Amino acid sequence: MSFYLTTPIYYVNATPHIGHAYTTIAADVLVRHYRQRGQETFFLTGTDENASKVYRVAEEQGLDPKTYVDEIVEHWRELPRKVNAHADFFIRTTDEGHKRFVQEFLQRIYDAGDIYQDVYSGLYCVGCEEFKSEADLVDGLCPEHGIAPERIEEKNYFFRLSAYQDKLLELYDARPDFVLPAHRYNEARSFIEGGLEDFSVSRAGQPWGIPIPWDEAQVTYVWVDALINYLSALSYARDGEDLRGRFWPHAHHLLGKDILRFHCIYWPALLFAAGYEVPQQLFVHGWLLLDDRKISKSLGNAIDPLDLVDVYGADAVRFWALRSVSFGQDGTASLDSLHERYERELANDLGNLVSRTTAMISRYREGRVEPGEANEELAGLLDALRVRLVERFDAYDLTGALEDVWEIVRWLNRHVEATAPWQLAKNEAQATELDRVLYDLVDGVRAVAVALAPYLPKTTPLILGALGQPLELELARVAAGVTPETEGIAPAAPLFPRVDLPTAAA
RNA sequence: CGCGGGGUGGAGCAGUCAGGUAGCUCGCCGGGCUCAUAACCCGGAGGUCGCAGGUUCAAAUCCUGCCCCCGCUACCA
Repeated sequence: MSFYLTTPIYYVNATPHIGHAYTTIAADVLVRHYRQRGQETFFLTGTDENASKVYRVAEEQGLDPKTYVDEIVEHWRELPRKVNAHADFFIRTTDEGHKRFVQEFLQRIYDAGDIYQDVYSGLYCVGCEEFKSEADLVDGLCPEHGIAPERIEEKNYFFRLSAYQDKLLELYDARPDFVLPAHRYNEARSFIEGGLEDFSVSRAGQPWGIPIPWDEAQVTYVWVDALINYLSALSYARDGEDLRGRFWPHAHHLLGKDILRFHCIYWPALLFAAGYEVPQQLFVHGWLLLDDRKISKSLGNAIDPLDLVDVYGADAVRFWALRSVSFGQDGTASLDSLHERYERELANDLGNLVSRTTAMISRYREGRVEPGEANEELAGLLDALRVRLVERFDAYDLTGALEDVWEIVRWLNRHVEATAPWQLAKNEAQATELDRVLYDLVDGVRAVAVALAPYLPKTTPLILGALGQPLELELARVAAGVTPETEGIAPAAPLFPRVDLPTAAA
């Protein structure tokens, strides 16, 4: 079984912010988890570069559009790096491979008879890159961008979306988990039930974009071009290899709620028309909102949590983003909450657990532990955790999975108190008992480190290293009794050192 | 009839799909421990789960109606 995960491709002309990072982080965590399960994974992200606005801005700056996007795409390549996300391929819709594929894709739909020519007259907002109905406007202006849409009348090619209404409903009925969470499924389904209208897949008179193969005077509507990236990337990401056989249709698309309609309705319909299978699943997540965004705005020099990667590290930002707000729902978090999570949970709960564990082993046993009689309770907890993690990730419950792991972290801290190794160490008659407790701690912390590997890719190796354990991250190692006899465990350096609270005005 | 999200102890949330002792983190009060990054552990106070009906042996959870808050207005996942 293979697992292919995508983020939306980011609109290259925007500025990367915490929202983009949120999606990228979640995607990376998911992919790392499935890799732990031994599945073959492919993780795609990239940029959407064919919007007409790109051409305009480039022109304003006196640049050739390609030169312009080549320059700004670097900000976007930086985003995954910054949060330590490792995509297998970074697609740009200006890639030759993508262009070629889009043209083939459209030709297939055209040949199948689902694209026809018509004259379109409508109000087009260049900001949104889409036509607006009168009802969408507020005082004649685009509510999104506050600008007057332009009346455009042009010869366009239309996709027969209306012809796919029944087929889409069949799809939704047959696969109730096609779109998650359930309320998003309902939203998409009711939109389909409400009736679908054909939409234009081309734009006339624009020099920037992917030419319509049978009419080079027009370019592909940027949203259509963008959606196809999920499939096109597989065709050319690896030289001389077509990955479609391995990864399509095992695709899972991660997306924000604002682009639900394109992904949940247009995209499967386009795939039907072109003769492809539809993706396996779409997960629509909510917004990670900052409750101090107004303050930041008034200061004019907002600290973006992305900048805090430099202060707290990528792991802490990843942890905070997924722990603070239930993944799938909207929620607010603040910069203070990042500091709080870092200090309370990462430093105090986890970091300190590693410190006390290694310190005691070093002090009482010269850094040596070995397996003894099994701790049934710990074994039971870890077995349950391993099963639970699979359930949680299958349901995209990245927040719940983290809570499950944290229960073990807290259990281990309680275990230290309950067994009081410092007392056992005073009495030679309790040497065996002390050995068992110290082994359980190493074993438990090791298992926790493996379980946290998707979230804390930098910290996990540090923990395993401090415990003298190999960097083996298979999910099966979230289990008790796996740790072999180990020597040379020394007191670990703090994993999450204290950080001065940064100020928003800094 | 605009769309969507939400109202659970002081704060932030989970639990609602598959009804059955109201849970977590923080804060507050008190206690314990001393291995550890002044970290850790235990106990306590504090909630009629927005309101009103209904279904049920049983409702935060299902049904009906109502009230209130938030986003849709800079960027956008």
